Amino acid sequence: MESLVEKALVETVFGRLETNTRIIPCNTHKPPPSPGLDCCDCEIKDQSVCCALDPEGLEALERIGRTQGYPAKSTIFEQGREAGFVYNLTSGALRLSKLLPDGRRQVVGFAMPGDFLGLDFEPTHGYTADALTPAKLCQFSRVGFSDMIDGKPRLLRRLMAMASHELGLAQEQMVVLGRRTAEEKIAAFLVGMRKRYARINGPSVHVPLPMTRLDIGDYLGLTVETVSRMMTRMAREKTIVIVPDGVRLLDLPRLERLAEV
Amino acid sequence: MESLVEKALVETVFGRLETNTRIIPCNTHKPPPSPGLDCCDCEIKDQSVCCALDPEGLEALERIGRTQGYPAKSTIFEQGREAGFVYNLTSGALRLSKLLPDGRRQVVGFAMPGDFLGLDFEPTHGYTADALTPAKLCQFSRVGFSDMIDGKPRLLRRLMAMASHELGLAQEQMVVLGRRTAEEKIAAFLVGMRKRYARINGPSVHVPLPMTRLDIGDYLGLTVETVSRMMTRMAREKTIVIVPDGVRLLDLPRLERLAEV
DNA sequence: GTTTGTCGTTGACGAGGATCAAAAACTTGT
DNA sequence: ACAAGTTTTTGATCCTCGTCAACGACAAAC
Repeated sequence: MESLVEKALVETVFGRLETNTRIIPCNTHKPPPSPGLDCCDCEIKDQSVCCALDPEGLEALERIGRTQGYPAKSTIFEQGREAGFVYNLTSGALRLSKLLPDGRRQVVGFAMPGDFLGLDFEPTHGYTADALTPAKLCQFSRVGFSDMIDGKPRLLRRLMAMASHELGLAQEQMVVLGRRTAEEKIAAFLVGMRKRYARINGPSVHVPLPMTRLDIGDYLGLTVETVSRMMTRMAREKTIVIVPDGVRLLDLPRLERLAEV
Repeated sequence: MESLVEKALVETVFGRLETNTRIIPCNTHKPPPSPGLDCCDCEIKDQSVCCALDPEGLEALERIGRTQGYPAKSTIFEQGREAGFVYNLTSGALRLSKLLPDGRRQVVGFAMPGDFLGLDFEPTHGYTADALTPAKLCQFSRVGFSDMIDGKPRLLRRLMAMASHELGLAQEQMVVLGRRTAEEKIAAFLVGMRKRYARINGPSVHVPLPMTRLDIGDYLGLTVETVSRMMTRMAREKTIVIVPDGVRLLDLPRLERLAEV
């Protein structure tokens, strides 16, 4: 019954979309920590690393990994701590952030179902990962996963492609952080989030925002107040509508013009 | 004799360091385009992708690549154009930048000897690469290189490690762009440049800056004027000394405190 | 030498976003 | 339903950094 609560919460965050019921974690009914995996039934196996594997590969993966559920606001791992595992997010949303000694924070990204954590094969984590919603992750020991890579060149190429893609996104974000106004930053963020949900749920003007205004500010190099003001202004100008769990993009062309490459 | 001129310019940029003569391109005396490579003689073979290859691998690499010289201010490739090649920088320095439609620019990085360009295996280039100094690059056709990767898993792992490293740096830069003051940005930049030169020439308080103030501003999300003012102020406060081709870091501890993670 | 162009520096001024403060709206637990 | 905590919004004020303008230093071209 705990899983029912979680499912409800997940639906609150991702829900009200065309096909929200698609977002269902792998082993819904097993209590965490649930041993082993069931990759074949995984909802997002076609979108994540796993799609680079043949059936035997999937079996091998199942053997070295396990599914783990995390409640909202819990921490999956912390910046600076030893990185013993790599993860594959199957449901929910995460905040990835770096903290400065004086408390300033930079959110370096938000993870969505299908995203892989730990592409940086460094001994310690470069950022902290927190669950914004109840989340499910497939967890693999770093060494086991590393060994497996050696026997599966396709998997490595897939990881390489994902890392390259991430790098490209990071460079895009540099442009946003370095050379865009507050209004453009918000526009770029909303358009970007829409695009990410489109990959999972199909395109929609309804964009759920599981993170707080503070998180958005820390992602865009702005304060909460500026984020709030800009979004209120956009709502006043009928560019967006603010709804309980996110926004609806009314004037998408205008937003895309603002966010333009 | 053209190569002598180039060597002189290279020395101006990297020079006056402990062991500047180490920075000598592969095929110094052959006029560009020089056919083939001479990887075994390459100055930076231990720092770049190539170090993942055995002697036969190096030979294979030599066959599919060629060295190419570029004068200062020339463009190696342009954002948006088809990416037919990948490159390995063997000498000189490059500016990697993204241009917005309205002329605003974000420099996403500076390439130094040993750096690999084209880790993003996308069909078009995500940024423009310009030579800040006369530069030499090993150039490989994308398809040839891709084919070669399939036979050399160690090479792929090496590339993966480099991509991961780049991703980490990009995330660091996000913190700098999003959450740091002008003064801290300059400090982080100078300390970072020093660190990169240290890998090539060994540690030194003398940090050559082959890029203009405008380039630095576009890298840090600042204007030329702010960069100039901050550097002048740091010089007035005896934190740095501005020299013709760069800076000397007088109060490194102070700079590192400002740039602190 | 003069010219021309690029680059760096400096000053005056203004605007965009940060900061401070407080209220309103929403959650969560009891 | 009520209380406590969190998140969002709004207003007033401040300040860092961007903008505009001008000048000096330097290098290359003639």
